[in-house]
Amino acid sequence: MSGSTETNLVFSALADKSRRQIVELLHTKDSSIVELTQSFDMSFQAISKHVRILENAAILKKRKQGKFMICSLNHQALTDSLKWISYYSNFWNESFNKLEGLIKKQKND
Amino acid sequence: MSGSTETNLVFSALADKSRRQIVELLHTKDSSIVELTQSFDMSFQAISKHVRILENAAILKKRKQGKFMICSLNHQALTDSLKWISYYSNFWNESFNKLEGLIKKQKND
DNA sequence: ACATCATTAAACTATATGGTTGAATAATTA
DNA sequence: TAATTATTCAACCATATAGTTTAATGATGT
Repeated sequence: MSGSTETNLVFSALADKSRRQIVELLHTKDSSIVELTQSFDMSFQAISKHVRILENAAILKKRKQGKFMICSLNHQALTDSLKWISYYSNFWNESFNKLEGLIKKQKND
Repeated sequence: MSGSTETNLVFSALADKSRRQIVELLHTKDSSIVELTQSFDMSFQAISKHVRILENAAILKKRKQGKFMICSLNHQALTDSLKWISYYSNFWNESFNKLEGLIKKQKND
């Protein structure tokens, strides 16, 4: 229940702030590793390692384009973690309760 | 954007499988640390440390009850991480697209 | 008062992690 | 062909992390 190996990889990958930042960058635009590096105060090789970790968690895919490796997000890899957190954050309960509250309030107006 | 210190604490806390398991246990029932320990093949003190980490991330709260420390979930602490993952997993886009697909299909029937 | 139980604190260990640098490879450009 | 650029790989280092054991603290029950 606390998750498959893949879910574990995703949670571990997202634990690092720099890697979350890479996800954010890729969400706006597919990028090569050099491109990504420009947003960080860190060596190219360090970013390359982070990219590798995200790749192992299937959060991003690389495709070769000439001498570049273009990285792009694989949103689907995040859904298991999303489900886990949704469930244990009681998200739907809370939201439905709020909705119910709104409805009651409306009736009383 | 990649998150405040608190969000960072939550992501880090959730990176560990044992800690996610603690969250799962607490979701079914508030428990003391000894109680939690029974579900693990690990020393009491190790679990105590994990509990501390979850507490620092505000994912759980402790209240003293005699000689026990009863742990209970604070679901709200998870919502920032939930939002982050929801956003970058394209969850809502995907879901609305599926919904749209269903609607179109229905019209054609 | 005393033994027990739940917890915390502290010291320690092994391994994982996040970073570095330097060298090897492969595509691009001059 | 030679120089440059993007990437990967490997060796290395410092620190963080996850676990252990032992000792200290504090409430409970006898």
